[in-house]
Amino acid sequence: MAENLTLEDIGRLAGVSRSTVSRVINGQANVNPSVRSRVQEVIQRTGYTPNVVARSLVSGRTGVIGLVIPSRVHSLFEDPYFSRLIQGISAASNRAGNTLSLFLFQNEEEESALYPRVVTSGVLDGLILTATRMADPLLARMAVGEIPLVIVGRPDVDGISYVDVDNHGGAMLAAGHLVDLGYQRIGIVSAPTSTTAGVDRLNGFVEGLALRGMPLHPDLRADGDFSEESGYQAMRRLIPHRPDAVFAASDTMAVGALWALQEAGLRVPHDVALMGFDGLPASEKSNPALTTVRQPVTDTGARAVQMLNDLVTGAATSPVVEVFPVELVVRESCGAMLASSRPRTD
Amino acid sequence: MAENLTLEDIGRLAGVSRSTVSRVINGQANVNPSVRSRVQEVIQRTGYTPNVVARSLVSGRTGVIGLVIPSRVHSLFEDPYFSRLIQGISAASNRAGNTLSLFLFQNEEEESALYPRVVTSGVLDGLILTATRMADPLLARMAVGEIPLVIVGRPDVDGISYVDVDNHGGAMLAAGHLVDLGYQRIGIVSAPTSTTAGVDRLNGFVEGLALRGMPLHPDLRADGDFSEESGYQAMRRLIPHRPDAVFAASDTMAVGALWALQEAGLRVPHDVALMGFDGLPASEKSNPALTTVRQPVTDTGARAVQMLNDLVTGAATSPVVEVFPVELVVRESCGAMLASSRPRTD
DNA sequence: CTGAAAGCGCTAACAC
DNA sequence: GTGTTAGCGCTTTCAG
Repeated sequence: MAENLTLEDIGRLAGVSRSTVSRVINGQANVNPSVRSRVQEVIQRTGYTPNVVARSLVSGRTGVIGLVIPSRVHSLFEDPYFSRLIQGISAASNRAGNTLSLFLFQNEEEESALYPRVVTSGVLDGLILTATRMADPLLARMAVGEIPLVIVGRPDVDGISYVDVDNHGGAMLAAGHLVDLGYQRIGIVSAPTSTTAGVDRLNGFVEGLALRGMPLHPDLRADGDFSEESGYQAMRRLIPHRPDAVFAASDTMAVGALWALQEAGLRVPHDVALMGFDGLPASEKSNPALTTVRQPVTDTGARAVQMLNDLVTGAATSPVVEVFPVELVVRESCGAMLASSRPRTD
Repeated sequence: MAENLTLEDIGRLAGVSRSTVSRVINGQANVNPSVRSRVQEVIQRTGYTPNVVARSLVSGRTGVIGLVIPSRVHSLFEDPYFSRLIQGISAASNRAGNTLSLFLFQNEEEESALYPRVVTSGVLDGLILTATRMADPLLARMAVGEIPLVIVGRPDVDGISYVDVDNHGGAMLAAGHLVDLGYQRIGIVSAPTSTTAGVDRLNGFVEGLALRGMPLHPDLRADGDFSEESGYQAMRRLIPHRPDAVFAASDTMAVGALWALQEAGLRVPHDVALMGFDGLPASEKSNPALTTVRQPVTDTGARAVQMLNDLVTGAATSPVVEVFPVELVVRESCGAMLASSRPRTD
């Protein structure tokens, strides 16, 4: 189990040169079978593992990809969405043979102090950036760098590779579902318009409503920040305006909104219908179970890793974009399961 | 902003040798001030950053530390506790100039396939392991390796460095609080005894009760697995036995337990008192706000990073241990704020 | 104070 | 098929 063995050591032990050992390790063709197996035996016996650092120095690649989550998103990081995204990215990264480094920047200073070091140090083959803000300063900086970059979530500038889900279409779906169910006073707890996801979900929802001749009344829009607490507060602001259905732009906010409704003695879906977005486990376990729009979080993360590796190897070139479809998940919170009778028309 | 510059390039630009440039970069003494500033100017102007990989090859250190979270803890990962721990470790790691790599193992196969590569590849200076299980196979493997290792949470074997919080003492505090408040039928929603934290909190609680001549009745113990759902289920099992106070071994489980209580029409703290453990934000925002035992999650993570770096540099040697104190946080859920009258004696 | 030279462990021509 | 050689970009003796 001793470490610190080198190619040279293995060579000596197997009676061959270091090049031959290198060849068998890298599975190259031109090696005599008997020599190959002898070398493999020694490697096996000694537990030798190639020194990745030395290998990187010559190959110019490290196999390390960075996941950066910029500052001011700490409430976001507490959103289970992020846990799942990180899990998805981690799993894909493991599968692809990458090592994942995590860069959580707590504030602007840390961001500007650390970022250059991170990107120019040569340790990273590429970067995945998530939770981008509109006009993200980090993104501006990154775009000029020569390190391969993939964004999770649509960035607000062109020419960058990204993977996203169809937020716009999903929100339209939500609007359509609520209108089809006969609701009249439909509101939204929106996500911050400082994020593209927030913008896309809001616009999609408005468009979905408009398509059915039902403009969104300004009183029936309250903005949240993706946190449960903000969903609660936003719903409290909405309640006085007597919505009969509300679309929350994230499941986490929907859960907060549900509290507010319950606190006000309003039953879901009987008095007010409620929808979420994300399809997180929490939406299923809430009471009543939330109707929501499910997005493939894990797939998104996996695709980002794959896309990045393609960029790194040159299998793909600069801006490649993929948008995953989303899916309406009808559960109890909108009354779709109830008889066709509408609970309340106000 | 061009990259790929080498020490040699900078040397040429500044009219000195690469050794001299290396000296100024590493802040060594023997450099003529004028030469030093000339070199610094060139570095500034070109935006040169040393190639970390090359540097690592000679120094034998990479500055990368790994955080490994073993398999079967996915529900755990959804616990906000983990998000906070990761944030704490990340922040400390940034501060210390380390790069943090994340290893989330999804299952045993991934664990055994990836782990050897991770630890012997030479990329990691050291490892932080968290969410260890009793008789953790990963830990057994790690102990034999020569890579510096720090555990977050008490391991069930000796001779390993770790940082923990006083789970035992905290649970005793909880028991004492409940007894002092006059409760008679005190129960526990425990954490899995396959974890040392679960064991320590359970034992501490039992001991705290026993100390006051009040053994824990077997009917009043239900086991959870740290998830909200499990807290809910455990409490449902407890309710028929009519506890008048329940200590949940984590805030997340306490929130689940709260649902079960509410669903059963029991008021907290009027009908049943409820306590948590962790001091997560969720405990404060629940209704009623949870009395809990706060542990310094961020400090724990920071100390783990520092301890690991000490081990790596040799500033400390093998088993160093630190246990942080915890603190009782009295809020509304146990009725401590109410008049001295006891709500119900059954 | 500064430069030349060796070498970290590996890969990749290039010979034989 | 296999060994020899030359680096990858850096740090570090060792001379001067």
